[in-house]
Amino acid sequence: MKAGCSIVEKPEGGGGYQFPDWAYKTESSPGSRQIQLWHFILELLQKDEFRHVIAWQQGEYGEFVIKDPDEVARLWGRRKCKPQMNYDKLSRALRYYYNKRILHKTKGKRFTYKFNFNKLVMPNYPFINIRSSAVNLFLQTFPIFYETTSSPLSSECHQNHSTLDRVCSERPSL
DNA sequence: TGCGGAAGTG
DNA sequence: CACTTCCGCA
Repeated sequence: MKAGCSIVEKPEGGGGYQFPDWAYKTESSPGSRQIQLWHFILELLQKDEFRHVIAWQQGEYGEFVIKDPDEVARLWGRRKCKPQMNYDKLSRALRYYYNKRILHKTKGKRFTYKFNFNKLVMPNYPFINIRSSAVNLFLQTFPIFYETTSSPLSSECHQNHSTLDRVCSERPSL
């Protein structure tokens, strides 16, 4: 028996939302998709009960510290039904994000990584308009990202629609 | 601690 | 494709 290992996990409903729907699935392949590691990290980061396990680094926007690597690995392993998961393996997965430009390491600071959130939202979800719906909901949920997304993005996308279209339709090999 | 190659999985 | 597993190297 694999207790607590369902195939797809939607955040338990109730009062508040957890995360916009579009963040859980890739544009193609509707319905069920396995959770991505960066979704999971974001999910933990969002919840107060994991404050002592993983948390945002105040000061540097998008930067987070894994305070308890073993626990994060354990939780990740439980979610993916991979009981043998450990921080060594999890961190390898995080390192693959460097080339994908989703994350990078904050050198010198132990267990500290930083989201390249501006490079994350737009290439992955080009249908999102900066000024509307889903992304606004997202930015309300994670005001921390407003800083990182707005500045580098507006410098690229601010000018006119064609620029925006070009930048946002550029879909690197993600 | 952190890195990245290499092979393997579903 | 997004990891997982394993490992030698620094």
